[in-house]
Amino acid sequence: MEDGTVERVRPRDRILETAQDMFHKHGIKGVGIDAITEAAGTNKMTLYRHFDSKDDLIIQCLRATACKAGAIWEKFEIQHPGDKLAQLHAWVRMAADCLTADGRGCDMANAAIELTDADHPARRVIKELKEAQRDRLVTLCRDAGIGQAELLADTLSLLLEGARVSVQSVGTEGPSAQFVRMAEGLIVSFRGTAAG
Amino acid sequence: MEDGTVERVRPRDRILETAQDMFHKHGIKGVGIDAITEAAGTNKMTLYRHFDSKDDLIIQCLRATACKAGAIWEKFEIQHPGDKLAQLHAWVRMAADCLTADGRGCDMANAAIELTDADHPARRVIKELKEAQRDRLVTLCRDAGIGQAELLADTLSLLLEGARVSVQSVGTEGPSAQFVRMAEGLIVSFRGTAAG
DNA sequence: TCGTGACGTTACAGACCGGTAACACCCTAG
DNA sequence: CTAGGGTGTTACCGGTCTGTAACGTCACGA
Repeated sequence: MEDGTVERVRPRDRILETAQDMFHKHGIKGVGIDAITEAAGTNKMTLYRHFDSKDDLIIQCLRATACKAGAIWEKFEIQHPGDKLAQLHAWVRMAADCLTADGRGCDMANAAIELTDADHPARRVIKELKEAQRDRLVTLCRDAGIGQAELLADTLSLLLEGARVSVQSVGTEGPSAQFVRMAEGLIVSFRGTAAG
Repeated sequence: MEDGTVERVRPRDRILETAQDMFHKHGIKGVGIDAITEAAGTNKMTLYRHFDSKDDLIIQCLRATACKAGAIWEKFEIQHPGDKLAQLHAWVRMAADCLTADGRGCDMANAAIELTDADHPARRVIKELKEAQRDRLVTLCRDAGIGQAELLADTLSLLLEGARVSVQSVGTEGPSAQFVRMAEGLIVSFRGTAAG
């Protein structure tokens, strides 16, 4: 009877989940520790027993969010096993869904903009996670038989990044509305010049 | 003798200039009124005699920055009078210079990310100014004889927007390093399908 | 039963924030 | 000379922020 019982979610996990959500919605500097603990149904002391500081909490949130995003890639492989080109198109569809789902962009990009101090500890993590994302997209493009895989991956990355920012400036009816057409057009264009 | 004399820069203009610079460098929420007034060589009371609130100051800063950016377009027309295609390439070069110049992106996009409240008065202004920028680029593309002018303009917009964000996440050596190649390739590609 | 560790509560420190009141100053126009 | 507007100075208000101290409480395991 040790497992399968109630086993409520531990305060640390509730804090992490709540903080991710609130940082995402209201920005890092727009959310205070008190608001997070209250929304998580706990208190400030418990938070500071699990996280060294707000900066530490920010970093753990970014890592957790990136981990969730990483799970999506496994879903692509499951949905289209072996078919890398189909996975690339699935990536485009997923990206488009992200654009219309909520008006807030990428947590890491948003954090990079908010945390202007070049020495902020979260900046290392942001760069590291963003580079990992880029590597994954480059690998997918290469495995899909794209000739200039790096260039296509970088172009798609910038398009998505820009679209997620554009949504926050002018809404979903702005330039980002054409994201799928742009991305699909690029893939077609790059496949035309593919070597394999 | 009423003009041509010394006529020091008025406090209001010094505040506006200083606030633009500090908001750009440290973000809106990262700069307080006291810091601005001190850097501008004045004081808080004078600031509040010229601006209703910090939000008002933010809006005036965004308008002033957009006004400066608008002056660049006139420079394009002067440098390449009548040659719209050359002006479009000049736009690409200008954009690339912005990327490498300073690691902080577009003030309006950054503000949109920082000011998460949907009702914030600055959001109206951001949207309005961003749409004006878009219209100008669309017009330039159309006048340059591009067939799908809107699509090219939107694609270039998203690419630049994304590049300016990417610089803040992973630096100038990341995906944004390929911006010029992407943009030029797109222009060539769209000219291939042009009607005129 | 006892003790240990995780968690909750209250209070507080120290700093910063946006914004205002009251008053002194100085330049200039009339 | 004088009046007035723009400016500077000081002090202050109420609120919020991160982070800490001290103390209770409760469950669980030996």
